[in-house]
Amino acid sequence: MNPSPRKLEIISVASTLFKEKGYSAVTMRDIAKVMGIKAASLYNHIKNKEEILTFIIISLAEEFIDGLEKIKSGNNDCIYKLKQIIILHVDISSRNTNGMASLNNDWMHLKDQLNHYLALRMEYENSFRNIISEGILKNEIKNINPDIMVFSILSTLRSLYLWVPKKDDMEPSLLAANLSEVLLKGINK
Amino acid sequence: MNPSPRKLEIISVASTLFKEKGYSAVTMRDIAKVMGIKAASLYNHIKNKEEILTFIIISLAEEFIDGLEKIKSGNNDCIYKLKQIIILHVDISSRNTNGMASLNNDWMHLKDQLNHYLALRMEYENSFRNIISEGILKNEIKNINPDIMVFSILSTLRSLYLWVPKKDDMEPSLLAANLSEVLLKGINK
DNA sequence: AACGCAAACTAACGATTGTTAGTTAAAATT
DNA sequence: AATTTTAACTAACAATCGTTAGTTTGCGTT
Repeated sequence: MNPSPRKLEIISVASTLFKEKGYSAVTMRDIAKVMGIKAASLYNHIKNKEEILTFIIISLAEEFIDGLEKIKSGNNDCIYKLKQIIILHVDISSRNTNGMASLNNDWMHLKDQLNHYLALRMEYENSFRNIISEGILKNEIKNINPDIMVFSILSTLRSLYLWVPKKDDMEPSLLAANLSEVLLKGINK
Repeated sequence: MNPSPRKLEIISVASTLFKEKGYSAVTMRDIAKVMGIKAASLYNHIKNKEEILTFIIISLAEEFIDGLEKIKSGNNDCIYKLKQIIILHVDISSRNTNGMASLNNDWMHLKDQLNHYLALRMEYENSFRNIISEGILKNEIKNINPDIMVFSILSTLRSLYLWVPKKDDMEPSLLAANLSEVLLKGINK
């Protein structure tokens, strides 16, 4: 039973508002007004407000997990894998600039699925760190604290949703290429 | 007329809660409960909820502006200036991990001071970009789209508040040094 | 001892919140 | 044509929101 088109429409509208003001500051009446209907009518399509947030966050989180799984399974060197991760983030973030705001900022308002989300996030970060650590062992990556490298790269990638809409003239592939250069080789000449 | 100790206490408690759940999800009763008093009593010390948020955000924003101003005025090369900016962020973020959450995520809930905040942010980002652009001209920095470099570095620095508390065993100066290495010269060996 | 004040309190306000119940009108299915 | 389903509606609910008014308490100063 996948979501009806109307339900997806509500989720899309909600995502936009959640990005603007955050989940807690957006009311069901706000969402309804943009949809052109009354707040009570939303409940013909969704269970409650929380379900909207859960759908946005969990589906994105799973998309990241699936993408990273494919990258890990490929038999490539670590630098190549990191470039693929960058492409993954640019791709998902470009297609979901609104939803990414909730994933980054509103996950703590999950209830039923909070632990599931936290588990997925930990799994993702661990896999990321493993790729870095393997790169250090194989002498592809500098021998610096891997946590700092994970944090640094991931912080940039997680902020893409804020930045992509301001540069919508830029090809995702070009953005990913430039980001790879900056993140992997630095800016110093 | 600077804030009384009790007022600063309220602001500190509020910052902690704002980081956990975001400004909109925190009620005056939440703040009061942690303070061990009733919500109405808060109003002996503060004008309203908005004033708390405004204080947190504007004082931090001005601290960044002041810090950057000093860095700009120094007669140093661009790479050195960037290293100083990294130190500035590590320093402020380490001393204000809670407040930085509001600065990053709750600025849109400002009212009176929203335009002031936006002006400060634009000023900061422009100065940052100018340093990068000057570095490109002087051949100290690679000739890549400066916006991408600003975005990449600033995203990492803006996320420090999330990461510093998890690594409170690490000296700020060591963290800044490692970050400089990663952000300026990359991770690729 | 009397006073002034800071900082807490109780009680309540109007507004807004997410949500439910019951109804209606149109569209889809039989 | 009759019936079921979908998706909107109005009305209202209990709960909670930020905030105000008026009161009480205890401490420092006169």
